[in-house]
Amino acid sequence: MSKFLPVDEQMDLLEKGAAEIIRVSDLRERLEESRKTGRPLRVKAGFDPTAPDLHLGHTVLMRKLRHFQQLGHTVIFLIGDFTSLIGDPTGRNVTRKALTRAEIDKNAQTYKQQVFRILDEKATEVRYNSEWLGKLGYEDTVRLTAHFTVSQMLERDEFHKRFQEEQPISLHELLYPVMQGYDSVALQCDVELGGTDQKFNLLCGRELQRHYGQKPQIVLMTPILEGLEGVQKMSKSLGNAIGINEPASEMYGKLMSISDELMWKYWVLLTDLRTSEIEALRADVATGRAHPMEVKKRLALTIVAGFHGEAAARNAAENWARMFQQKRFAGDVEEVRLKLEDFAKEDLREIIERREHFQTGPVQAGGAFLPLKVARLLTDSGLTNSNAEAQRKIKERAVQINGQIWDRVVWPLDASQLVPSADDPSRIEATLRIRLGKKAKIVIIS
RNA sequence: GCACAGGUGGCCGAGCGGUUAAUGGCAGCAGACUGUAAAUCUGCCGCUCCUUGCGAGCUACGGAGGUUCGAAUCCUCCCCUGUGCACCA
Repeated sequence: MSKFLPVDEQMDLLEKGAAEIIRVSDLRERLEESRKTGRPLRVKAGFDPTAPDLHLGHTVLMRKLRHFQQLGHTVIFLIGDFTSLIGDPTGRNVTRKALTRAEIDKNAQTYKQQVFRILDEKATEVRYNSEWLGKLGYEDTVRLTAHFTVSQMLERDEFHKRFQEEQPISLHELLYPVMQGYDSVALQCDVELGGTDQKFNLLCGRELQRHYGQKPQIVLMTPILEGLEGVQKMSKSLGNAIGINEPASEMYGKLMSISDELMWKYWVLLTDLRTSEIEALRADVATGRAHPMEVKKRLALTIVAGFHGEAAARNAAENWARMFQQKRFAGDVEEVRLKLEDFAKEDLREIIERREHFQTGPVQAGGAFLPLKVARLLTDSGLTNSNAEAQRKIKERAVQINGQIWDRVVWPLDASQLVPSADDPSRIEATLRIRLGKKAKIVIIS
């Protein structure tokens, strides 16, 4: 009895959400072989330690790695510390600037921390490609590069385009695919994973392995995940990303904001639901038996739970429903503490000193309001970036204080709301719920 | 090194001596609409201040000077980017 699952079952999981596999038949074959011999496949994916902030787009690949891991194969998490001295030309129309050693180390560290939220750390082999690439001398490098021709390299889209457009291509950039390919040789990989944009690099591995008398690795490419707006690829710099370190409610809200159509791709690439189950859901929505929003809520819940746990995800879901569906305040809106004198309209020292006055008896109309500058309130609490912006929003009637639209410059704080602080009774404080559009804060002023 | 092109608000990109924080597009923010979103429509979209007014002031078109009543726009120098050339050219 093999320790591995039947090949059909393995394939079912591995093929889910894969954009392209070169080749499917080879993969089957090699899975058969591993099942017979009991030798797990060596599965590699390389990462440039350049982007320490991982988002869901990155996790597509990680999740696929985990699938291999779950099936009992060996996953090699390769940190391209050496290759990042060059910078991957993929998806770039300009030469990437090289990183310093210190930056690389720091990034690699952050990378690992985040990656092991998805991968099983104990079952992962972490390697650095400086281990072997750093040892290659000039002679080795020459021999290595001799396996490729210039026109092969220029076939590659990015290079081809840059060549056509008379954009510069640095010589060392041509080495990138070669080095990545050599990684596969050094690690004797059975499978390499990468995004579809990595196709060229991945295929170089096959080429080189042949030259070194190894069986060419199987290449499995994962699709590029579109970001929140559903058009461009998810990327932090485009501002359409969901970071894996984001708070639960943030994640949930962002997921709910994707289009109904994009939702299906997220289901496939970011959850463990079986393909058949996803198809069933899709059919239900198409026939009107399920509401797309409900299905999307389930998606958001599933994904958020994967990162923050079931309880936090449910909590985020409830808050989201309160906030957007009932247009009310969420339960755990961020609290901000501000100092009264920073934004009150006049010097309040004296008024504060007379606070006994406020605490006793009914407040007289007229004399018992503290005029607070609303614009400062918004900016200091972080709802707006500048007072000028805050003033505009006030005029646009976009600001709500304690649930009521407030379009005036000053908010009169009823002195009766200034009460002794719970933590420190010698201080007095007042609590305001301020809202600007989708964002809200609880502001405690004291 | 030489030649050419160019550096404008988050990005792209007009303007090329004079109503003006600077056309337009994208992004962003807010409002309406909706199951959230998208789409659409509307408004906003440098900063500060107040007596919140079609208010006042300040800062902006690579940098520094200069010419002018007045410059993003003209001149000088400098810095930066890109391409080409670098035997014949």
